[in-house]
Formats: sequence, structure tokens, C-alpha cells
Amino acid sequence: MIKTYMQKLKEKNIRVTPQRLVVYELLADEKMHLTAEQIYGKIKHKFPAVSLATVYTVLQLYVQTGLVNEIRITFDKSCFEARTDSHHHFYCKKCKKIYDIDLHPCPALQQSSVNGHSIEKLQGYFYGICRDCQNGDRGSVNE
Amino acid sequence: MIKTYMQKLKEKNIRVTPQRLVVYELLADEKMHLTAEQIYGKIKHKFPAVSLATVYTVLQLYVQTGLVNEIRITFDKSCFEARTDSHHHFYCKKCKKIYDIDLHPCPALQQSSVNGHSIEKLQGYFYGICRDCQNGDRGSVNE
DNA sequence: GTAGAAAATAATAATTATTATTATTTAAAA
DNA sequence: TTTTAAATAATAATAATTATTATTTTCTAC
Repeated sequence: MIKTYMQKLKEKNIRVTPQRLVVYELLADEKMHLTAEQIYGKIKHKFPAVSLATVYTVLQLYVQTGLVNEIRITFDKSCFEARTDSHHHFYCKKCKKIYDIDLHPCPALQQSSVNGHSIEKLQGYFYGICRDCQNGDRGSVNE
Repeated sequence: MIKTYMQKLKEKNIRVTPQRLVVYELLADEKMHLTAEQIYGKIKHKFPAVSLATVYTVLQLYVQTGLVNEIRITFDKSCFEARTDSHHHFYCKKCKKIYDIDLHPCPALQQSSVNGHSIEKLQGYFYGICRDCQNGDRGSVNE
């Protein structure tokens, strides 16, 4: 049985509003890492009156309730994704794309503490040149 | 034979100036993770005329040449450290301290690529409650 | 279904870390 | 010493994010 996006919000006791739903739909459907600005741009055609501040507010709520994951792989701005299970990320400094990375047995993902410090969350960021860019693909640069 | 800080700069072909040296000395001596603002505050008594913009410029040079490591474990600002070998970090959300973490066999630190993407650098950030805060220590909060 | 209360949104102003600019100073080269 | 290049200080500009406030929407109690 597949949960609707609406149900996912309700599970977290988040009141459903059109603006909230469209932000979550976008992240869940596109399976991408989007900035607040990008989300704002992609929902404006549906909600011409939507405010960037609202997008930030909604995202903050989602991150706090654990519905959405926030990553900071580039230092200048945050990206958001609907995938919330533990995984890592790769950032290509050439095409600027972000890839999901699943490290098969990652010890950091197994243990619940390091050096006595209890772990609630972890972020693993890899930086380099992605496979496509190494193969000389002239793909578009992600901005 | 112990290298002086001055020699470390010269090795990277960085011209030595008093401002540059004091920034590196601070990071190397204190073995801490400091923001640009904190560095600025800590060197002002020695260089009352130093500018925050200069601190940023020096740090940027150091990061580019690999003399200093920049981390973004809190999303709002960067921290800098003199330690440049691969290691991870832990951020305590209670006392706000940052700890160095050495994962003994971390597969991510062994391999040079993931999913075909070649790795140049990686950052591992853990978030939670540190050992001291779990033990109820009423240590100072790091800001 | 309606009135009142509470929450969400839009618009905009404010904040803050960081970068860019430019004039001045310092250091290197000739 | 003179000339040239680089570094610094001061400050303005940028850009992501947060705070504020008036308005609108949604929920609840009657």
C-alpha cells in the first residue's frame, strides 16, 4: 500500500495546505536536491502568489519534523531532498551535480556513537569529478 | 626536525607577511576550529589595524593551497583548522563544540572513487550530544 | 452553517556571512 | 633608490536566510 504525500504529512502531524503539499510533491517526485530558490521557481507557475519566505518556512518545518533532509554540500546554500534514510552525497565541481551515494558497509552508519559522543545524524560529503565529466561528457552544468 | 610555521607557508609558495603568519600560528597552536570572525577577534590585540576582510582573504588563500581545512558543520558559517589530513568531525548541538573524529577503518577514506566518481576530498559530519553533555557536565557553551 | 480563534501565507524589511572594490601601504625587483 | 607588483584596510556590495507584520486561510465551538 503506497502512502500518498498527503498521508506522509499527516503522519508527522503537519497540517496540509496547498503550498506545503506542492513543495513536498516536488521534492518527492523529482528525487532531486533542490535549493529553496529552485523550489520557489518550480512552483510559481502553479502558485503565482507563493512567497519565497513561505518556501523557507515550509522547508524549515519539514527539516525539523524529519520529513525532508537538508544538506550543505556547497558552502553557499542549502539543498533539500525527500530522501531521509542515511546516505552520503557526491558533489562534482565541474558540472555541479549532486549524486546520492550509498556506501555499502559504512561503519559510520552502523554505530550509534563515536568516541563516546552519541550520534543522531550524519552527513558525508564527497567532492571531486563525477564519472560523466571524467568521460568527457559535455553535459549541462547544473546551477 | 620541526618545521616552523614560516617554513610551512614557504613550502606552499605563500609569501610570508605578519598578518598571514599570525593567522596560521593561531590555527596551528590552538588546534581548534575557528570562524573567520573568531580569528579576527583573537589577533586584534596583536594587530589592532587588521581587517576582517584580510582574514577572509588569507583564509581563502590557505584553503586553496591546502594549508588549512575549511569545514561547514554548522550551516551558517565556516570554520577553519590547521589539521589537513583526512578526518571527520562531531558537532554537539548542546554545547556547540566541534570534535575531531578519527574513524579507524573508514572505507570512505580508503577508496579513491565511489560509483565511478573520483574523490578529491571528503567531509564527514556527525551531529548529536557529546560525551561531556551526556554526563551532565555543565561546561561552557561554545559560541 | 456561522462566528471567533488560531495558524499559515505574502510581502517586505532586516540580518549576517562572505565577497568585491579601491585606495593605500608594504615588499620585491631592477 | 626607483619602479613595479602584491598585500592590506576600509568600506561597499552581494546573497542566502530569517524576522516582522498585515492579511488570508483554516479549524473549532456553538
